[in-house]
Amino acid sequence: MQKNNLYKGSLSTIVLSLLKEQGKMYGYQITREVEKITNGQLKVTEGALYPTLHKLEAKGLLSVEMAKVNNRVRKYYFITEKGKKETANLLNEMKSFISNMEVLINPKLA
Amino acid sequence: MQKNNLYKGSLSTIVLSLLKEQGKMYGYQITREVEKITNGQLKVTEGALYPTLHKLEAKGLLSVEMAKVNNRVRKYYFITEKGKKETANLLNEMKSFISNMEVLINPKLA
DNA sequence: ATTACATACCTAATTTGCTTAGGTATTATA
DNA sequence: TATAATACCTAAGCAAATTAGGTATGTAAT
Repeated sequence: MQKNNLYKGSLSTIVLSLLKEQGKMYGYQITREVEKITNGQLKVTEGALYPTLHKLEAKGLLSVEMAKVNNRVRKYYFITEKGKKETANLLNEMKSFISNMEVLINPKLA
Repeated sequence: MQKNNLYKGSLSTIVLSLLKEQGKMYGYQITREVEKITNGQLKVTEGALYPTLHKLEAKGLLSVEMAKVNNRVRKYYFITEKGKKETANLLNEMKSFISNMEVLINPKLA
């Protein structure tokens, strides 16, 4: 996703969070959207993204809908009911991670 | 470090940040301190910590000082000059990661 | 007309950072 | 005298990336 390996472990959370906000998205669109939102700072590589989408689908957290646009296939992903619960859990874990990291790196907050 | 795999990739940053604040620390002390600072939410496992300390030392970012306290050996680690620069870089990357994650998961900030 | 880039999907080998599960040894506590 | 705490360590395995490919269509540039 970057040279920076802090993002390791965060991809599922990013994907589910985006889908929660946007309803449905296809893989390529996710890569563009993340880059846009982070002002080009974070680039989700396809080699990381597609296996993650497949894994989330296999776990029953995402469902797929095929679409043909301009003679090209798109696979739209959206969150299932089961996925909604897991998304909430992952977002809570992310918030907890962020606050823990903030006290760890900022002595004033300790 | 936890069931949560968001922490993957953050251990070097945590260690260097603590050493920057506290001057010198030994491994076991780092595990206690992290647990204390995060109110027991984050437990750094020794299987993760010691190899990381050795790696940071091998990279020249940390130096070691042996001490014998109560007939037990302690290895105090402290940041080298080279390590100070890398610590600053890693802390900047962490801050950037946090702000990127915040806009990604919080639609209001986008 | 052809090259190059953008769109849109994919996989497989390798690397990396951690977990899990051990190990040694001393001191303090129940 | 057994257990927990202190204090160090390693090695096998797992999981999530990276790296480096692949296929195919549409669009813009030379």
